[in-house]
Amino acid sequence: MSKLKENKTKYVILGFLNHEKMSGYDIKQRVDNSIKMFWPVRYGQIYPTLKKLEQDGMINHCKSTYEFGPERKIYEITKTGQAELKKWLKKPIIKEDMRYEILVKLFFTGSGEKKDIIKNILDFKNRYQEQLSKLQYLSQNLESVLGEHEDHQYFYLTAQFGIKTYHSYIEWAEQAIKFLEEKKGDESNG
Amino acid sequence: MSKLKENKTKYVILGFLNHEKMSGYDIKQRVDNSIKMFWPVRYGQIYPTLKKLEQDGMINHCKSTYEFGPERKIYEITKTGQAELKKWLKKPIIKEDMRYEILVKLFFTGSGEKKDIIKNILDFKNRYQEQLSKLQYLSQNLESVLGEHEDHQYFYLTAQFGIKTYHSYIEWAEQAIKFLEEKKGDESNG
DNA sequence: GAAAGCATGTAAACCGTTACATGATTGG
DNA sequence: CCAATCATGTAACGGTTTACATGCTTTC
Repeated sequence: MSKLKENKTKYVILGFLNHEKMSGYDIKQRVDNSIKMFWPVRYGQIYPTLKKLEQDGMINHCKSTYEFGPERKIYEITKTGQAELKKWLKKPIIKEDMRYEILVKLFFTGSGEKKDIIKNILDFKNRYQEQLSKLQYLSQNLESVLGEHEDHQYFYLTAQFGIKTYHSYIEWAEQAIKFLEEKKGDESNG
Repeated sequence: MSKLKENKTKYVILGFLNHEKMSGYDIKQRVDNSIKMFWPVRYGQIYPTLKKLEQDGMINHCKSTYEFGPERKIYEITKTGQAELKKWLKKPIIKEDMRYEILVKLFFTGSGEKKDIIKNILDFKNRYQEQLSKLQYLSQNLESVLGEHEDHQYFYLTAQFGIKTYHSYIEWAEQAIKFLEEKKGDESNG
């Protein structure tokens, strides 16, 4: 009778609200400035989840007291919500589910054309080179404030994860392209 | 008016059927022995997708002619299906969507306990060390048959991707644990 | 003859995306 | 005043997972 699929995005919301109360719009901004790369969240998910979290007594809301700007609902985490967040943080992760479309295409390239996968791998490499630059910049900034707050350590480590894996993506892409181009003449249909 | 979400698993099915005709059960076995790590597929997805692909004229089926064993439906790809597969292989990939639950937990560990995330990172590392061994074994086998068939090159490159990224996962995990344990005494609540 | 596995499939639930919709506010 | 942005939300859809269901076959 366990849940069919666990909503993990709700913990993202609880996580941000545990730091300070804010609106759904604010949460979206925070996500985009931090965990977006490994956990994107959209409005279409945030607002319904906020609604459900409130029904479940995890959060409460009140009207914004700001004089200016459109009205906002400011959400606040409850004791129940905090307990739920902490319970989740304690729980072991069974498995990550990763899906790499590029690898599926590569796997089936025998049914297609070599030049197309080379192009796709090149795009892949460029995409992650861009992401890597951003992460390296972020990482440097975090490094200089590491001692200021415990949280910075955790943010820093997530950035390190990205840097390391993106490096290996790029390295793989370069080697794969080289490998494919070397072998290009080997087939009759080259 | 474009599709809300593209079904990519159908290309997995078309991809396998383009090599040879087989049953839904066979496809599941193939997936588990090859692309499972970067594109898992379950029966609950295979059978309905086969049904839909047949309705769309991408594949046909006939009864198995084997004398023994339960009856099977043997599916065969059509010209339309082949064209569809090739069209997809030509198409550029816009973005991968990756979700790392472990990074979300790490990011919010300030609301939890350091020992819990360390445990989770350790599990993460062990998981990928196991996967890495399997991949290295597979990679060696593929290396020895690289010249035999063009396809082996592509399978080989997908394995290389796994080896590289899993290596970086493991390296990151080790460094992260070390980093967290070094800083353990820094906080008052250590 | 019972248990394990082969082989097929359906139904329900849920997550997440996309598109759509609204209205207020700020800046030019 | 018009456009952009702030801020909130809903509806529809589709992908995927899980659980359930069936019946046959092989093995012990």
